[in-house]
Amino acid sequence: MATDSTERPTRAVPAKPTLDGLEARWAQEWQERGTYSFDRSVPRERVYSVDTPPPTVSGSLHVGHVFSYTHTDLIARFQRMRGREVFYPMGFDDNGLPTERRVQNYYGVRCDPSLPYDPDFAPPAKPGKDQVPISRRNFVELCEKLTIEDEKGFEELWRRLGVSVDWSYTYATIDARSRAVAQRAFLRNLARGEAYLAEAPTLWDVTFRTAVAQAELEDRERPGAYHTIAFPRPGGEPVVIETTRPELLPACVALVAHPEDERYQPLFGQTVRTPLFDVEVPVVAHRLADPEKGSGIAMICTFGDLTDVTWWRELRLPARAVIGRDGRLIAEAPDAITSPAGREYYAQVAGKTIASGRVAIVEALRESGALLGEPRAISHPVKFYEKGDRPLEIVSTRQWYIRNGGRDDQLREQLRARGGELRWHPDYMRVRYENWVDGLNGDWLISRQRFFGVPFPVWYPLDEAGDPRYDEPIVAAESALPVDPSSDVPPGYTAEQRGVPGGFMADPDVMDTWATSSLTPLIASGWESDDALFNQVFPMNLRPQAHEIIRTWLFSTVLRSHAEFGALPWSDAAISGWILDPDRKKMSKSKGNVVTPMGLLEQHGSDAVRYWAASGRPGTDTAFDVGQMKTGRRLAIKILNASRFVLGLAEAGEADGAAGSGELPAPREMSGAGVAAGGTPGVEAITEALDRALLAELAKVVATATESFDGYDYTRALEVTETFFWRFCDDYVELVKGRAYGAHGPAGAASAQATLSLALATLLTLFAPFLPFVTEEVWSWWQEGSVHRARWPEAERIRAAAADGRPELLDAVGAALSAVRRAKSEAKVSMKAEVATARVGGPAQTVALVEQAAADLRSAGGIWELTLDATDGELTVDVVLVPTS
RNA sequence: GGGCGCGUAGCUCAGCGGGAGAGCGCUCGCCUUACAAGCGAGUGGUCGCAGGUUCGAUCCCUGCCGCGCCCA
Repeated sequence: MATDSTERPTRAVPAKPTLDGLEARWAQEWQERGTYSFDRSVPRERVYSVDTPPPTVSGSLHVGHVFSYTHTDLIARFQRMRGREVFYPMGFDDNGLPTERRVQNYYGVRCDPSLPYDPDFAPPAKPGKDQVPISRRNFVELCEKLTIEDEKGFEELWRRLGVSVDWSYTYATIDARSRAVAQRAFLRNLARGEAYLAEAPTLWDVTFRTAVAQAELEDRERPGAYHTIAFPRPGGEPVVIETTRPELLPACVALVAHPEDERYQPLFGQTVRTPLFDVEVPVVAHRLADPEKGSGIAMICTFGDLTDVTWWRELRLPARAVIGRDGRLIAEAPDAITSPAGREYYAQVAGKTIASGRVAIVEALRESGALLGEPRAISHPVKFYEKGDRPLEIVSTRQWYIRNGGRDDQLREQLRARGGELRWHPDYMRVRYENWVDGLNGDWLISRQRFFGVPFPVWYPLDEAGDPRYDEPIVAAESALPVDPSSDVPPGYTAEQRGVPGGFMADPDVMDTWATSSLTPLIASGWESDDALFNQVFPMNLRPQAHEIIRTWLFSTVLRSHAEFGALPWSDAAISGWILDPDRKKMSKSKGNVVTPMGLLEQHGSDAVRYWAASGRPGTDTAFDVGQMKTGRRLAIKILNASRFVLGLAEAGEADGAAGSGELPAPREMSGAGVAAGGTPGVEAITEALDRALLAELAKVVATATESFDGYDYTRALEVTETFFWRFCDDYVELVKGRAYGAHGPAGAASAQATLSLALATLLTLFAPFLPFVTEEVWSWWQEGSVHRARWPEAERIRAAAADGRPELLDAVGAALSAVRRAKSEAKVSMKAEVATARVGGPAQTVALVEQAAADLRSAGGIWELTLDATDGELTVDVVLVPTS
């Protein structure tokens, strides 16, 4: 265990303890004292490492951050106290489109990757009307500059929340280290044949003008219409198809029906002609044609949707693209359209948007008589880029791919098996992963036609005509990473050869952000840059994350690690749920902004907010509940007050020398570093049956809390601790108060004080992961060092201190005390009111237990005469109050 | 359409084969020297619906209904 042994005077117990100001004070002390610093000298088996999710810095802070990051911190703090050296870095995700757009607007610049780097570039003081074109490297530098500000806001929040990260290991997904890791991993994929460049039909967002991957898709229900169109057939009846995309008619390459569809059997092998454009196309058979859908026969266009792509590929049909990268019908008619009338029709729609092209073609079809009836409105799912607002098109482009099992059943099975090796919390989240792997239908498209991102460390030679040789990419040397191919020159070339015949050109694309985020365990661990660290922390122990990105972040991270190491990147994944509105909806951004996370922490206190967050079990969505925060705050205050009482007794004991002697007190034994307050007697003084019973119960609580935490069930750990704590306060403390003050002599007082002291120290350590501020505050009143570096309590040691103590004693006396209180409550008198006689009856065993604490019960109940009799039936207490005068 | 999860006290949630629980709320009471931002006592539920297995089901099985999510 490390470092935290700074000498600091033990402070006295304050007369009026308060929660106010604890966050600011302790956050600073923890930083100054290096309480959460990772010790690089400990052996790997003692390390617990966390692959922290890097939050998107250009996005807003919201309550969900507080919620899920608290969960991870609970685990980290528990592991640290158990003696693991916790590697808990923070990352920031500033790589990608959101940052790109922010920088453009903020500085008034735009990225032009064809420009060379200008080391002296300074952005305009005020953004001008026209955006200044700058090189990618300059653009990236501005992105880095701006995101630093955003990161400060996050860091401030995390510190105030008490997240126990070691800030010296912070990374950003666009920083040089991350770029180098992303490029290195890509080069390794390329060398092993796992990455490849291919020209293929690609899902394309026409707004952002970039390719997107399967993982970034979502289906949205949109209105559409079935158009019934007749295809003339030479020497036969026309063939009638239905389509929602009549504008793709010029791209039609075939009609398709199911091979067993009897209606169309005679047509297979025949040809028809497209209306308007008069192109001869075959009628083909394929199992994916749905006889139930429309007329059962469909037109295949290259490319209307993913099924078209499958048909095109499997049936070896020609490509006849009409949609361009800008989402408009391309200028030139496909070569297949040869008739003058067909070319004339096409010329009328060339350059139109998809929507207006559709209107024009439908009108032409109607006039020609090929449109049968009128379009029938329907609602159907349409594929969108998750960040886009126009339907995706399919465009044939050259892109980089990483093999992910979508086209390779053996790899798919291996990746599925990796998901089986991972320990999921909760376990059922594994199914999401398996569903995703099973549903993959292609390799992972990782290139994006954007600017702010990690560039591919690749150039292409230009031939004598100045055309790139894509089949002979020039790769960067690993030692040169990170590179920017638009500024850096490939090995064996000079800068003057850029863009000239016989020279080279840079790959213009950047990687998908997930291609970098999928490497966070490697980035954080110092892969290939800090071997000692890497060997100490990788593979990591924990990946905490939300469930909606299992298909993206979790899967892609497993994929990269599988490729590079043939192993999982971590042993455990903890999946947090969402925060729900009171109306059971996912907490929306607008509502999240009404209650800012910092405002929440200021209003309720960090411990209180953490208490609420801890009520959300892994995988379980949790209601935003201010009531829980108030309860948490009350708990924290109660801890302050109860501690003040217990430690006040010790101070009193020290002052008058009534109790205790030289033996070392329990808390010191447990903390391994602390020095307890002066007057507290040691565990050997614990002789009273009630005291031993309390500790026996406490030992059970420690065992349950530890076991729960080991299973990532922090909620239960808190629950059992809290339940015990209230019982400790309400029953035990009240029962022994008189004795602890010395009412029954020094031995009894010493026994009570030693028990109170041991119980308090244990409770503080049990609460420490949840309520780091109040527990540290109280710890500082009487202990050396940080409670967060104290040893997690061991049930066996407490059980040993309990000796022959029996938890049932606490139950029995508690029940008797409760009965006395009930009598007073029903008589509407003060709890201080005295009791003339109290007769306890019940099973002999129970009565015998109560008898062992009879003096404490008399004292706590204000009972003059207590009688105990074994009787039949349940425990009963007959109470006769002293009449009030 | 396929899959997963959830439906338990007014609210938020535990429990998951043999006594239906906690916190908050509500009601009543108590200035008890750690705490009135407190303490004590009490109120409150045919455990979504219908079948089945079992000596016995909130808990296991089947089917519905409702809510949420993931994937098509």
